[in-house]
Amino acid sequence: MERATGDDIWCMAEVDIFADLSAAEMETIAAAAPMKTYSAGDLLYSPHQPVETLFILKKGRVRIFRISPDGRALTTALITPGTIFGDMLLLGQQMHDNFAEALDDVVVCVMARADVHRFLLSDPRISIRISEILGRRVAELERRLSDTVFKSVPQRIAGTLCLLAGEQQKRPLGRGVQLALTHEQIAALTGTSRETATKVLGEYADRGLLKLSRGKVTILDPDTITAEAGQ
Amino acid sequence: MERATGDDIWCMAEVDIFADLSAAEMETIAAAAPMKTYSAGDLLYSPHQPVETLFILKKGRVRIFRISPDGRALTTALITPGTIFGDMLLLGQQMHDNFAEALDDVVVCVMARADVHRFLLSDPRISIRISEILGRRVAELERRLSDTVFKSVPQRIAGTLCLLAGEQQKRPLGRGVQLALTHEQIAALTGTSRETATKVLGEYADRGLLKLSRGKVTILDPDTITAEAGQ
DNA sequence: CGCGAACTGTAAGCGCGATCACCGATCCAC
DNA sequence: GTGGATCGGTGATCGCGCTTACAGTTCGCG
Repeated sequence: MERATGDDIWCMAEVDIFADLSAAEMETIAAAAPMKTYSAGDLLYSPHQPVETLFILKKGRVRIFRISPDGRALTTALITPGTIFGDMLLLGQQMHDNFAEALDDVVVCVMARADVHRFLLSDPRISIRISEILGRRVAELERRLSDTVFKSVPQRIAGTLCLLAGEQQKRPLGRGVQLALTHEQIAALTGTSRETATKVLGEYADRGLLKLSRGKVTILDPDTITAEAGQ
Repeated sequence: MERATGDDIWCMAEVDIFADLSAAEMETIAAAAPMKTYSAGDLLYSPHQPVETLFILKKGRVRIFRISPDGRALTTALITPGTIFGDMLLLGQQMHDNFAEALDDVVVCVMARADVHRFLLSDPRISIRISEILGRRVAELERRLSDTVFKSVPQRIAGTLCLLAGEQQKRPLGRGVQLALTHEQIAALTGTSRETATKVLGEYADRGLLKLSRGKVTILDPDTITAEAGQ
């Protein structure tokens, strides 16, 4: 029992939106958010199976993506542990065009819509942090939108690699950061085709900026890659 | 004095984020948000002159946009009366890459950062609505991002015209809606060049879907235009 | 260990839309 | 009403990146 409670609080304490809460408060919320696991490749939700719940990612990675009429995919977000996500119809709108897929084996906490309102939105300390998260997401999407309009594919790929590397291992961005992504996933993140992604990555690798291996990209020369992204 | 107070409340009552408040509460907030006017073409803020304030648009239109290194512009949002906007560093992040420009002569209420925290973020009734607004903005940006990746320029232009027409005159979307936009502004909204925007609009006009005149686009056949947008 | 699936690499072709270079039309200010 | 500025229209050129079509490679799994 105490083990279980401890685990739940571990779940909560890692999540920055609960940073202002006391241990007792976290326990109350944790009790309303049971854990659930998914295997790599599983869909957590889709336009056809929408969910009325909020997820808190504990372990693994999740990607949020959309599908074009002709079947191409665009990844709009990569969720990392400690982050909340969900269909967001809890925030008033239905963004049912989104799929959520587990990239790795994944552990999440699940909170029902009613509890989201009771525990999260009614508490100013938490709702202000939700606003912060949404604000960050707005800023990121604005950047990606202008990048897709303004920049070339090589620039976008370089920029995306820098961004992901930077948030993977906080701070300066050293050499040798490994990103566990296939060319296909990079293509879906940058809004290009798998073939061009392969070509561009190959050119960067030839120049010694990257090392490529199956399903992994290692950044060898962060500075040049950053410069390559253009601003 | 009473006139002035009445005007201020008029300002507030039109804004949906204050819908839950009493008249007295609105007055308190209104007192902290003096009015300010700008002429068409004026910049309300820019990356070089950032502001630490929140704007509430009372009258006119404002566009939020970004500039590419080589001078092209991309409009990321068109603000209409009753909507809040701002540099959003009040929400924890700096999205200083944005310009805000008055499209028409504009009247806004301006609220300082400290008052934003005191009056808005600390009140659950308001902060939940701010979350809603940000959530809607996230959904809109996700749609625009996937549209730029998936759709052709003609489809994006058709979609943008439908969207703007729909939110201009709420509900069904009748025929004969007029949009006060130049080809250049439409190009900046859809992430294309002015020349191609002109060509595409001309083709739609030839087919009898639109009527064009200087600085205005009139939608003649909403159904076909909507279909043209693809989904 | 051998098969199939997923991932990676390569190359030719071509179409969309950016870019460049204009000119006419409309509007506004003086 | 005249000059300047903004807006609208049009064509030629050209290159990026999508598409199509394979072939080789690494991995997981039975």
